[in-house]
Amino acid sequence: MYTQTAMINRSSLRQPALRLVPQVSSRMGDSIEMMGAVMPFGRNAEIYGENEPAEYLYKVVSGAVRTYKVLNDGRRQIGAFYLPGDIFGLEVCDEHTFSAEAIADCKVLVMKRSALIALATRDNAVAQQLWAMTATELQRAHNHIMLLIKTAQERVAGFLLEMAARSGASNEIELPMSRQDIADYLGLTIETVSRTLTQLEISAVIAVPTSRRIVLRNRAALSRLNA
Amino acid sequence: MYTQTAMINRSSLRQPALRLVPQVSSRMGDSIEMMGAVMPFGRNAEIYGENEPAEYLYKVVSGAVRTYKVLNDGRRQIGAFYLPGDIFGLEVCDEHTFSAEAIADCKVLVMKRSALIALATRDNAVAQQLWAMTATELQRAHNHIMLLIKTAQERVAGFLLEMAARSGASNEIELPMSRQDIADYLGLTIETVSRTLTQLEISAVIAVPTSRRIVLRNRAALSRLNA
DNA sequence: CGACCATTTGATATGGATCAAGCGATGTGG
DNA sequence: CCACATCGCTTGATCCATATCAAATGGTCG
Repeated sequence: MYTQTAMINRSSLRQPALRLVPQVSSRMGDSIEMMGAVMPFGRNAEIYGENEPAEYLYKVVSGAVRTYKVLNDGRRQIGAFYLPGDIFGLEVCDEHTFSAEAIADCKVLVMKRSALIALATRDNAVAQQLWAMTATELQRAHNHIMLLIKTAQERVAGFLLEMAARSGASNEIELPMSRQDIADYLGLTIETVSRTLTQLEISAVIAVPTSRRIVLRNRAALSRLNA
Repeated sequence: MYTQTAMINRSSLRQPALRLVPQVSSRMGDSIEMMGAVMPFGRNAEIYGENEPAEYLYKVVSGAVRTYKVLNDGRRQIGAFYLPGDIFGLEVCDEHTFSAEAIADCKVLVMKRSALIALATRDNAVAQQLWAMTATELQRAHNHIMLLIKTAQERVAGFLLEMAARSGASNEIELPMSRQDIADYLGLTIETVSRTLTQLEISAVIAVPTSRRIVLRNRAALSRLNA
C-alpha cells in the first residue's frame, strides 16, 4: 500500500558508536551535547522503533530524519521531519512512541538518555533544557494538528512555509523527503500533493525546477493560503 | 459559521482569587498545588485567551474545560478537553498558544506560574513534574494527530474510547461537551458526528439514552474501529 | 540502452461537507 | 398551565474535494 522501506541490516547500523566527539561546550546550555558519538545512517535505515526502550537522545548533524507510526491497516503517519540541528527521540517515559528512520544518508549525534537525566537532577540548566525540548516538540505537534484540519492547498502551503522557515530564510527549498513522505506528513495522498504543487506552480506561487527543489515566488500568496 | 459563544463579563470572572487553599501536600511531588486559589467559571466563560501572557497554571477541580484556536476564517479547532484532575495552561514560553473556556460551570485551581518556575529551580522534584506535565500534553497531541488522519467512524470511536478511559473505566460516559465541541475536536462537522453516533447505535456498538450520555455496548467493536 | 523508481497526469468514485428541514427538550411569558 | 420561542440535535438531499484506480512521463543507475 505504501512505498516499501528498504530493509537494512540493523545491528550493523545501530550498535557501533563510531567516533567520539571531543568537543567541550562553551555555554553551559550546551552541556547536553558534551558526551555523545556521531553515527551514520543510510537512506531508509531505522534509527529506532516504536515501543523500543528509549535509551538515547539524538541530534541531526547532517541529512534528515522522519518519525512515524503505522496503523494496523498500513496507513502511515509521519510525526515530524528533523533537519540538521534538530533534536529528536526525547521521551519522558522509557519507550519511544514513534519510529525513526533516516530520510537520506545522514549523521546523527547520539547521547545516552540516562546520563542526561542524571545530569539534569544535579544541573538545573540541563533540566530546563530537557523541558524546553519537550515544549518545542509540543509546539510542533500543535502546529501539525492545525495543519491537519485544513484543505489540501492550505496544508501544502503551510508545509512549504514551515520548510522554508527551517532551512534558512531563503526562497529556495531543498526537500530531503519524497512526495510520499510529504503526503504521509500532511494526511493526503501522493497524487493530491503532486497536483497541488502543480497548481501552485501554474498560479505562479512557486516554481519547481526539479521535484526536490522548490522556489517560493509569492510568499504573500502562500501565507494567505496558510489561513 | 459556528455556534456563538455566550459572552460573559470577563473582569468579574477572572480577577478575584476566591478562596485560598490551605492544603499542605503530603508527598513532595504535590508541592505544585500548595499555593493556589480555586476560582469558579460559568459555562462558556473565557479562562484565558490565545497570546495572552501565561501567568497562571490551572487544574480542573470540577466541570470541564476546552482549549482551542480559531483560524482567520472562523474554523475552530479544539486542542483538548480537560476533566477534573487535569492540568492545563502550562506554557514554557510566556504566552498562551491556545484559548481556554469553561465547557460547563466549573471550579479551577489557579497557581502562579512564576512561583512554580522559581520553585522548580530549587526543587528538582518540581522541575521533573513540570516536565512530565508537558510530556503528557505532548502525548495527548500525538494521539490527536493520529485521530485526525482517520475516517469519521474511527475518529468518533477513538474519541469515545478516550473519554471512557478518562472518566472512570465504566461503560457509561457522561459527555460534558456539545456535539459542536466534539466536531471541532475531531475535525468533522456536527452533522457527521451525529450521523456517526446514530450509525454506531444502530449497529448496537453504543447506546445513546440521552444526547449527553453514551453507553459502550461493544468495546471490542469500538477498538476495532479505532484502527 | 533498458530497467526501475519517483512523479505527474487523467478518469472516476466516494466520504464527508453543505444546505435545508424537522424534532424534542427546556424555558419564558401570558 | 399552556402556547410558543429557542436551542441543541438529528435526519434528508445534494455537492464537491480528495481518494482511488490507471496510465504516461521522466530521471537515475547499471
